[in-house]
Amino acid sequence: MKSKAVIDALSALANEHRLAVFRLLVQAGPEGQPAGAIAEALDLPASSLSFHLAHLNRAGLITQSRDGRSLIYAADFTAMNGLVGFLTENCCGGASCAPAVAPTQKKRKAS
Amino acid sequence: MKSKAVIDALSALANEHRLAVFRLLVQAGPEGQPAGAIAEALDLPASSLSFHLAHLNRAGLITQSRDGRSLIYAADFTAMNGLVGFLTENCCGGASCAPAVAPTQKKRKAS
DNA sequence: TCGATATTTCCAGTATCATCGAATTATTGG
DNA sequence: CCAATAATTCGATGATACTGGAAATATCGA
Repeated sequence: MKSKAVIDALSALANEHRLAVFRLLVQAGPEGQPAGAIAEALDLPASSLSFHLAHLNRAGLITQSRDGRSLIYAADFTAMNGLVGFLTENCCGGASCAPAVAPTQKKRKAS
Repeated sequence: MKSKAVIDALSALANEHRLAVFRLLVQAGPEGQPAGAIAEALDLPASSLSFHLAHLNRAGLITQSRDGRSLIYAADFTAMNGLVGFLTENCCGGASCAPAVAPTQKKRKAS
């Protein structure tokens, strides 16, 4: 996962409403939820929700598909996997966030 | 980790420069780096960097300590651990981002 | 085709974020 | 105490994000 994609994903999740939407979709599983149900569950005006859904979609965190009049949104678990993977590898010093104590030897910047 | 803290951490990392700073500090390990070294490594004006460091610090992702004239910043691995933990548990459907397929039964919101 | 439903796009107003030079604060050595 | 060094805070400016009602678009059922 590229740095730019990571930043897009992070900023997409870095919002109260979008984080709530995403969590809801994760709980909903691969089947997803129509926009209307999300709006009702989170008590958000349709236009505001649409803005947030578009944001999450642009960031690649959710997918959109149509079912009749409804647009179904679902969490993209692969993308989320990529994000968590990046954070673990690049921001936790590898492993599972182990403090990276006693590094075998200080990593020296090449030249 | 509370939702508010998660959002603070996510929005702190959702910026090109701050993500670079954080990664640098992760690589630097628990000993951290003085602000000046970071500014030089990332080629950022001192005042801009200071703004970003304050942001990361407010979010709890880095710690600050003084060593003479220098202010040493270091990644807070515990906080990062908490963030990744939250994302894994709440945004990946538990496990390690398994698609959470075939949920035993739909979780119903308690009244 | 028409009316109802589901959702998005448009738009304007407000708010928050990012930038960076200049001024300020903290610390050290002499 | 003073000059030098390290870093922060201030302040003004420009950019970007969020909000939500009204209008537009897509789809369905009859």
